Amino acid sequence: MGLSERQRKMLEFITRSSGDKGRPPTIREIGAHVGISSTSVVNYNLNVLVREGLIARDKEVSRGLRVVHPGGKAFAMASNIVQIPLLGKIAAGQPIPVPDNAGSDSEMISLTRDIVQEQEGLFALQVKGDSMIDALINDGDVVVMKKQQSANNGEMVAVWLKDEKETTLKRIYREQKRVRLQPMNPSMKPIFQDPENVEIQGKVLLVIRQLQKPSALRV
Amino acid sequence: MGLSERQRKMLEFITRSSGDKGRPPTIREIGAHVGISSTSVVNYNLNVLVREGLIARDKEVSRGLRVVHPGGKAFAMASNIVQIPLLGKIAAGQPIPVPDNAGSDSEMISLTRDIVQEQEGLFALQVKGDSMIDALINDGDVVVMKKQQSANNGEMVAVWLKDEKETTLKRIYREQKRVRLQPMNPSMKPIFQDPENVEIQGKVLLVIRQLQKPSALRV
DNA sequence: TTATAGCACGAACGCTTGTTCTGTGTCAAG
DNA sequence: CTTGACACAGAACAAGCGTTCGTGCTATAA
Repeated sequence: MGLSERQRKMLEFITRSSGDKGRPPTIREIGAHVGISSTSVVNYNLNVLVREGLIARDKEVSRGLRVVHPGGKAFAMASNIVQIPLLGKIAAGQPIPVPDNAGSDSEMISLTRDIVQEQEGLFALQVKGDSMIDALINDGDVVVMKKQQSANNGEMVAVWLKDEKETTLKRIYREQKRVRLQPMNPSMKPIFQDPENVEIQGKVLLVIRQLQKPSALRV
Repeated sequence: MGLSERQRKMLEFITRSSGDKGRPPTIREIGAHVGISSTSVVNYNLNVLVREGLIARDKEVSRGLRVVHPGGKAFAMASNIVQIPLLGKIAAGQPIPVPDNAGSDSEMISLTRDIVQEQEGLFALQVKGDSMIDALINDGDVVVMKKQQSANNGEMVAVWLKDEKETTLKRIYREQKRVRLQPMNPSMKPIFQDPENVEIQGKVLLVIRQLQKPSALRV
């Protein structure tokens, strides 16, 4: 019953390999990963895993391994993906594109549910320009938002300032007769606005910054 | 553009094989199934499918095929998830925790492959404190990095400054006799270092900021 | 016509990979 | 002490497998 440390490592590697790379590992790949120089030892331990009913093997077939209980992980993950439409660019001088609920053929980004808990009314925008740098958001960053017209104190929201004709991302605090918009960067000072002038567009849930290939955000 | 009858059969077979049997087929298996006797013909048509963006191939690896858009959503996603170990916190005054390759029971975050293209040697760290704010990275942000000791000019890297005993995230530029470390925030000035003093820990691929539940990053 | 590109075939090369065989060391039961 | 199950290492073999090369066919453009 007791799996050795080696065997547990092997099983974990096989599971991960099958999931990530889309194909089971070879005997030698397993050996290299868990630190076994001899293929026969890997083979031996694989047979142990078979006897324990954890994996199945196809004889004389390369990568002839299958995890019997992909059980929780792989499958659970499949249903744990949220697709979010990437509606377009957002810049300081423009209103936020409306998340048209018929949103269909726009680009989508996929995130797992451990990153975004909510699911309804989500949309994403790519920030254009440096205008949101005081919110620690850079040119090219992607912000994931939830559409809503109100917000709790302290939440990060996208607001449209009517007079200024400007979109900005700030933490919002309602005070006596005014609204305080606090930049995320603690070294910067808040601005104060008449409640009539601020129009909440949505709550910011997530900021994603890709540094490698700034334009490779497509699915 | 137009896929030939053969190519459509091949793609369908690859998809089904990856799903049913849990592993992609070999070139000869494909050939046998669609009635091609020559492996080079299969190889040729596989490259067509690659050019069409329908599959991906790993060179010189048996069964090195992956269906990029395997029709059925659930499956596509299941094999399109990358798990990245969240190794711990990172602060300015501490070295980066070493991604021990035996990394097993640490916390994991899941990302889809359209967010992170690479998958080898990845690890994630949660930033503690405001020390990286000049890199537009806030307290609580998660950075996804790829372990490596070198970097190209302009890449965002985590470096350990030996004398200062300090970790910092900057864009790196090698100049004549010195290394320029450029903060991401364009309004901040670069610092210059002796090459001997900088030790590259890894390349930053991704920054994720969760604004809703800063502590709810678990899987 | 020639030239070019797309598609296909067969064969050969060489690395990959599963399998098997021999041998070593440990440990508990007899 | 001997025996045998168990875990492991190393080497060698044979089949599996991706790659490449030379060749031929067809259709379209020059």
